[in-house]
Amino acid sequence: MPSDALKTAVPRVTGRPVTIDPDAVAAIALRLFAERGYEQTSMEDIAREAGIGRKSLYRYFAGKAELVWGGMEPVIEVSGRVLDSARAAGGADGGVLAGLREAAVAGVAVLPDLAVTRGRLRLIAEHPELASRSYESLAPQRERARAYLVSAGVREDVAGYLCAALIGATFEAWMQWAAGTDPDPAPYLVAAVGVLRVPEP
Amino acid sequence: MPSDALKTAVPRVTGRPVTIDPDAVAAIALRLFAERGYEQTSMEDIAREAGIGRKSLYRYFAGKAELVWGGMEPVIEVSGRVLDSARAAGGADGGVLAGLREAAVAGVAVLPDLAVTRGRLRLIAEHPELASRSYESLAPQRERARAYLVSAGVREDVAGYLCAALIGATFEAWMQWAAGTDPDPAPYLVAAVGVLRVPEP
DNA sequence: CACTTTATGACACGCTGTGTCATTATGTAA
DNA sequence: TTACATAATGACACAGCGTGTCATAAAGTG
Repeated sequence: MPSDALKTAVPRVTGRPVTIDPDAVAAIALRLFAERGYEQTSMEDIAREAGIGRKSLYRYFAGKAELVWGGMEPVIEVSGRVLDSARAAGGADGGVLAGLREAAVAGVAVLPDLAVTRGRLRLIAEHPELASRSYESLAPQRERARAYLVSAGVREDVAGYLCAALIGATFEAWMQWAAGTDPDPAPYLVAAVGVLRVPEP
Repeated sequence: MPSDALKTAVPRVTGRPVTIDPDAVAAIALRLFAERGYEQTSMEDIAREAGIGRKSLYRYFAGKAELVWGGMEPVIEVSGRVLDSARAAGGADGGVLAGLREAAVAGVAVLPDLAVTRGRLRLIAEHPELASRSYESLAPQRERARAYLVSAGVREDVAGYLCAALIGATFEAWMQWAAGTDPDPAPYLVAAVGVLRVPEP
């Protein structure tokens, strides 16, 4: 059963209650990654340190990368919801790019601890295997942005290019923020969206 | 020893000559992937079908994904060289975006067989594991584009956003071309670069 | 007390990617 | 012919990932 199904599950009234806290497990994993390195830390190491079984670990995380990328999911989720509501509202003020910019920045607010996020992103930056996963992890955002743009009248192929460029640029923005010490990622994201334009039809 | 070292090696005058043709091996791998599926084809299957040892296979290809992505290397290489020479020439006519556009299109010319490339890209599109690798595989192009932009006077952070967006958009262009039946990828690449802009400083 | 669900533990499996090692094949140059 | 250098094989081993099954225990509900 994927972790999504667990997270979005209706609160049960029957059965043994959940005892494993995925966030706590992920935090332990991040600590081990920082201490011993990502490749040098096996899934069994993490399970042992978290005091759970290896199978239980795979129950909440589809793979090793999920332990790192999972923490970014709220950002992606919120950012996507902003796009959806903007689509429902029938376009944003200041053009479609303003809508994309607003959505990208909106994701920042849901992060409980920016320091942890910075560590997460630095880990991603250091490991090509993790950085590559941005294409998969950000796929939902890409699709929602595409739907938003198409509904706003942007030609379909152009919408595809714009979304791909958007994802690439915003990911780079997060990377640049993580590499430095600035507290607020928002200016980076705004600047990233600034390299986009909607060509004349 | 990485395959790069083998490919760029000076022609030897001594020792046993090379008998394995990497291109032929990759072609066999692509055929097997098409027949049985990517995941369902093991490295041992490929080695057996190619009539070579598994170790020899790893000698020429760092991993399974390399068998698919390897064929795109000439495109990336040529595209990067165009950027380097444009940088040496001190900027291109029509602004930096024209330089990026020209470099992206230049890569198309070196492809010996567009039909094979289309098959390759479709395989990549179907498998997230392969599509994700675009971030790694196109990294050299990203870095060369960054150097080109910075030398052209673009602010460094903006250059980063532009390059990330460029890579994302051009990859999407290749994907869209591969999904259809148009013979020429160039218009797709031109349109992809069209969503970029260099913001005013 | 049933019933439901979580979690464990053990065991097995195929595959990737890495490594070592001895051995054979095939060329060039002295 | 001989010496040398390199390519390639085959065998064997290994850690790790991710998947799967199965029986069992724990901890709550009605």
